[in-house]
Amino acid sequence: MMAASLNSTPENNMLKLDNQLCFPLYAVSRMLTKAYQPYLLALDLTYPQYLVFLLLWEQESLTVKQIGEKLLLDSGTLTPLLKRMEQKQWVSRQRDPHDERSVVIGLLPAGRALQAQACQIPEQILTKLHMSPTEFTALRTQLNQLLSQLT
Amino acid sequence: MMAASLNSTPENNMLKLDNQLCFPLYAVSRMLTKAYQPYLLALDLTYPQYLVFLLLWEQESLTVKQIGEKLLLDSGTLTPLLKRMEQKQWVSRQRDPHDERSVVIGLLPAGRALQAQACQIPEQILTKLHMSPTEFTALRTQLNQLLSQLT
DNA sequence: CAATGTTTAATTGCACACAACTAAATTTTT
DNA sequence: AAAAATTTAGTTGTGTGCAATTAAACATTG
Repeated sequence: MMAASLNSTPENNMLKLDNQLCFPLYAVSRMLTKAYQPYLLALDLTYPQYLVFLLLWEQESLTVKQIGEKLLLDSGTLTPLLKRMEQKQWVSRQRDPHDERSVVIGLLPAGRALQAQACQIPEQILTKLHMSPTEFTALRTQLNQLLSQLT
Repeated sequence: MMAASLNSTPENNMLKLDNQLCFPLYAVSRMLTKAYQPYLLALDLTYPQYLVFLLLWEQESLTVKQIGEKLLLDSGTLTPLLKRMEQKQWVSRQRDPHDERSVVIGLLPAGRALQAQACQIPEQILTKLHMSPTEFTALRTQLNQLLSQLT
């Protein structure tokens, strides 16, 4: 009886903002990006550019395609973003001689130098979140599971 | 000894993409928006426009400021978005006679009619997530807590 | 090896996000 | 009430995101 009434009216609870999962995800994502802002601004970085650096600091050289696969971004987003990073002399962009279709993004000295300044950012963000390491890991795990469902 | 070494090297684990909370949040948020895409496209809606409707379907009339407070968006985002929704005859935009600074957004019949078509979207998304109601609620609660920390 | 199909970036166009600024209306203070 | 401060949208400019298209390079197939 009650189960049937869950969707019996157009104005059912499912459409209330407070009952959505999508909204807090959307909002937390943007607010967390904003929390990074002051630290990234000091390095003249945007948030997606910071994510590209997280990859390049682990592996100095990646193709646009590899970056796109890891960050789930396509060339329409990455090409202009990487061109801006190239203008700032942070990365190099050159065709792979073995496969001219690919563009290899390489970390330049100025880009490598940013790592030393960025390495304290995660801890400072973590402080803002007021989360225990347990909560942090649990939430990350849940989100990663959800991510694998959605990709 | 070990504790000190956690940050002793620039190439520490904190800067690895896999250890970040920010990336899965950012990625899940975008992928979830993409999951809504086919349903929203059928209604000629974008995702943020859908969020505005979630509010207006609960309360037929809201000022730009009230919408901004609930969705955590400013007028730079909302003004053009709401103008597009006005062009489609979904909402009205008019100055509040009692306070000419405010612009009241009102739900028009065409906008109200969309609710009937949208009311099945949440369930269909929920199916895609493969989450139990318990997991769903727990994640939503955690995200809402995080959101309150970040605002 | 020529034709076809696939892969990879780049380009184009649209819609957010958001910082910074402007301008009008309202409120508060003097 | 006049001046100053605040509130509220709108505007401008930059940087994503992403769908759709294009073009070049490579791979596959007959």
